Amino acid sequence: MARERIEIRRIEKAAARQVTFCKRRRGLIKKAQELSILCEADVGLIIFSTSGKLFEYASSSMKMILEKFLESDKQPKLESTECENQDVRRMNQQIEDMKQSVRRMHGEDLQTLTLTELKQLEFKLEVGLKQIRAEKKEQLFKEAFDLEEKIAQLTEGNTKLDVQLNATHCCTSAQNSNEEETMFFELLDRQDHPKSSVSTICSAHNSSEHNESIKENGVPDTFLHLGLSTGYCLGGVG
Amino acid sequence: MARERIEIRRIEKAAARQVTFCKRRRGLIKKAQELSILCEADVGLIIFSTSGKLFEYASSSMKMILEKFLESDKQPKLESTECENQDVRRMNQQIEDMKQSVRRMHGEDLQTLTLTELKQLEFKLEVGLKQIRAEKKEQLFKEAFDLEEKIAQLTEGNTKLDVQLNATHCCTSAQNSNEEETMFFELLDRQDHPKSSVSTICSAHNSSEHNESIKENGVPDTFLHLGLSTGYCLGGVG
DNA sequence: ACCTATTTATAAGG
DNA sequence: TCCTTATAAATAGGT
Repeated sequence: MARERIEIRRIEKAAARQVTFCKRRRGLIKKAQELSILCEADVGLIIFSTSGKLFEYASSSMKMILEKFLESDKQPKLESTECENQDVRRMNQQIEDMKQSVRRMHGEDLQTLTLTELKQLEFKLEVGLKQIRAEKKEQLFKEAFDLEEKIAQLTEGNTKLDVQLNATHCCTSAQNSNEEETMFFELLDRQDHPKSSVSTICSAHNSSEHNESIKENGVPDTFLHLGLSTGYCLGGVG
Repeated sequence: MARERIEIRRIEKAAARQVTFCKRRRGLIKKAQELSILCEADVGLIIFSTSGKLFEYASSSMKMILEKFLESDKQPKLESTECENQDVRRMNQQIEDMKQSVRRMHGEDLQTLTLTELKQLEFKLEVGLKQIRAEKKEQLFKEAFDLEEKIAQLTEGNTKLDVQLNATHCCTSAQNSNEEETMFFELLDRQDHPKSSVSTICSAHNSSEHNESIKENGVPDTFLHLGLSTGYCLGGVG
């Protein structure tokens, strides 16, 4: 809803993502509040930013809402023993799942996939590859363009110096002109090291070794169950 | 936002209130989902209508979100051994790194990569793709081979039955041949079922599929345990 | 449920 | 984060 339509997919630029998060979070909370007032609904909203920061809205009290929510869940559940370890277990599971995904993208561990799954995987990789090649091409063009620009610049400078030289020393000796040439080539030479100039544009953010196996966020359904069979006592009973 | 501006206060007419509830509830859930996707936030939304009907949305799983919520509510429980916290931090970092790797393999988030890194990534994907295609081909061949075998088997059986039929009843009825066909298709059918195993490669925002993962009261497959030291004590008082 | 005139939300850019 | 502004979206009232 703004200057430009955007696709609903992860915003890649961190700064823009943060700005949007802030704006939309407020919008969402406002709308949650309006809904609760207009329609007498009881609304609870919990938002965690990527960094883990919590934002919440509750039309009544979060405690009450969660109680109601949990009550509406009558499933008898086993008592959870170590809830903290469960966190760790869940994360480990997530990591293992991600590793498998990455292994598969690297062509390993494929035997257990069905044909359909293989096709999906193939398609995904094709899409990814296409994107990567496009980005590569773009970067190459950019680099070439920058280099050409710099050469043009240097050539122009050289010409100017030539003119100056000719004007002032007018055929004094041949040595100067040699020096000029040397300077020129030195400059060109320096240009040839892309790392020092052009690529500084690419931030140093790339450190992580995507070398390793990895897997995508799979949201395994495996974790904790936390259940409560009998009653829940939320807060303040005592 | 419409034909007429309205004040944000309880809508008196029950019918109108219900209609608005329905519309705005959907809008709210949609926006919650957009926020979670655009900004990688984890969002949980619980809505109770006046009549007590439950609607919910969760970008990951309500269970996970409520757990996190209750955790963060817990008092500074830091002394839970620095080691453990470091473990968790390290695991979280690992998970984030892996997510980025996977995103890149899917062609996103490429701007920060250097040309060299892009090339490496491209090569990796090419290798993976080659493996995947080989596996696909193998499976196809295997499947085709199995099918041919089964067809041969059935044909043979059919022939035998034909002979028997001709020998015993000599032109009595055609029913048997129909049964044969049925058998044949059943076998083919069975071939079509995928293995039901893993994949998970692309399931990050799975909930987006069912746009509204709403639960009609009383059947959440959730569970929660929420055990809590301070504020909330879940679990039977009695 | 659909329509559409209006009001809101918000993307982009300081 | 806040402000502005052009535009995309949501939606109130009606059908």
